[in-house]
Amino acid sequence: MDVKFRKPKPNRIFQHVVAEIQAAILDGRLKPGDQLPPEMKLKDMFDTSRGTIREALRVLEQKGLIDIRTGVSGGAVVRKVDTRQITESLNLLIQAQNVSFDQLVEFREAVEGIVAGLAAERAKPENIQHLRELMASADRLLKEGSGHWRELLDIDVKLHIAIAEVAGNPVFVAVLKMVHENILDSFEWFELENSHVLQDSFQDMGQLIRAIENGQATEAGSLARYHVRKFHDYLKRGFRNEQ
Amino acid sequence: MDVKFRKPKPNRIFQHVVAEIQAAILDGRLKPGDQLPPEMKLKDMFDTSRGTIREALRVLEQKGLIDIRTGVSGGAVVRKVDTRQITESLNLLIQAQNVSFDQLVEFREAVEGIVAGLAAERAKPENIQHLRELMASADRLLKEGSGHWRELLDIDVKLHIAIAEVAGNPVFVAVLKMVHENILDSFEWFELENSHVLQDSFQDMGQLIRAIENGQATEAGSLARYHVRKFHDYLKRGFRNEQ
DNA sequence: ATCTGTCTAACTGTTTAACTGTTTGACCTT
DNA sequence: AAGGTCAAACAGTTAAACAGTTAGACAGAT
Repeated sequence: MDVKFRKPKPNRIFQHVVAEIQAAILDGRLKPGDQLPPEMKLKDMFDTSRGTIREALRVLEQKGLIDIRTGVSGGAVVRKVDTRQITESLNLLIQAQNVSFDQLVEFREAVEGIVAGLAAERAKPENIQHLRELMASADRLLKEGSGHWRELLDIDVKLHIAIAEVAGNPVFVAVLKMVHENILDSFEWFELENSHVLQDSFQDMGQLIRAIENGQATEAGSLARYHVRKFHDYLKRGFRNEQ
Repeated sequence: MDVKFRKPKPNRIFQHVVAEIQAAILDGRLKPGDQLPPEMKLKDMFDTSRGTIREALRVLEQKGLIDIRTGVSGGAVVRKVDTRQITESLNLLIQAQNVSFDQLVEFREAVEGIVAGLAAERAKPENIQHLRELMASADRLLKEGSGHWRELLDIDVKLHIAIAEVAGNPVFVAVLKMVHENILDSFEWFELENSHVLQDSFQDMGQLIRAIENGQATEAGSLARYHVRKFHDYLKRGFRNEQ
């Protein structure tokens, strides 16, 4: 017998509302920035209750398809689909699976190596310009001393993500954002104060950006991996350890 | 002035309910299979309205953290977090055309290359045994002709995931599942019938497994990348094209 | 003319109570 | 033991009301 029986479909009106609105967004009828009608209007359009509409909007919001605002001119606005949901759902998966820090670092090292190589192949002058601007910010803060470790950390992350964006593949960007969020959340970073590690780290980044600028893909990959490994060795040993 | 002002926090009770339940799941207080209290109980526990609880449950469901059932013994049950949400998130990006198929393949190629290299470094005899068993299944089906393309596709994916599991890093496993599930969903595969492509593909896999078994990390990485690229070239040109 | 303060209105966020639909399991019959 | 019926425990939906948020209009002060 070759007949397949299908699981009965769930009988939930709000899912139908989700599907309709999602389809309108994905097939281009609704574009980023477009405002959906207010809840009370949607309830009439779908001939359902306001509560059901609200539930559907919650799901669409969690899918990253809309933003919801309160107040005048409020309501649901269509969002440009971006990598945020991948990063969030990967984060949940990583947290639920108790992925070890070493495993995360291994993944990071591999991916940053690839991304740096691609960035070296694809960088345009305006990309390099942006990277240099971030580096210049970091240099200014470094000159003021390591009291600015919090901002310097932010810039470090911004640099890594910017390099991933130069590589031009959103999937790499999404996974690296996940990695960085997990790493940032995993440590108390105050020990960076009074430590040479950030100086050291930005020196590495400087070399990496030069390699990218010079189109040296293999060199950039190596430098990126070296940088990641070194930084995480510091994390393990503590920032105060001097050679 | 060194004072930083923070963006006001959204004032939504349901998000607080989401956060509390999510935290209980992620820190292990709630385990897969555990039943949450009924809505009416949760409303008392959180001292909020039933509607607000429902909205929170919608969000948790969309995050893949719970399943909700109707009827006696119904209610929200904690789910084992799996790759379903990351797959869906990536799928939305693809449908919104913010990730191209080429970008997905580029990501896949890079990651499969890394994973194959790690697997070659880490394979144990029982791992190789498992890979060989999957290959033996494929060989049997190949001998029966290409009418079994559906099962053969499944085995191909299983092989790739098994190699990732030999590499032993759950992050790589997760992202590869995400990729494979989207690739599987992106095509009508029936053209594989009457095509040599699967035979060809499993021949590549055989070589890859040998390289892994022999601990040849660089070779395994190259073979994996070559295999991915070749397969996707077939996808682009159509499976019937003969050289 | 520009800025500040106040108020209104347009929306979302939440609450409550009621009804409807789904499903499991207890119990009875064959 | 198997099948049917029914009740109860739940989720799904609805409607109406009130509370909170926010943009913009308007008036007054500088």
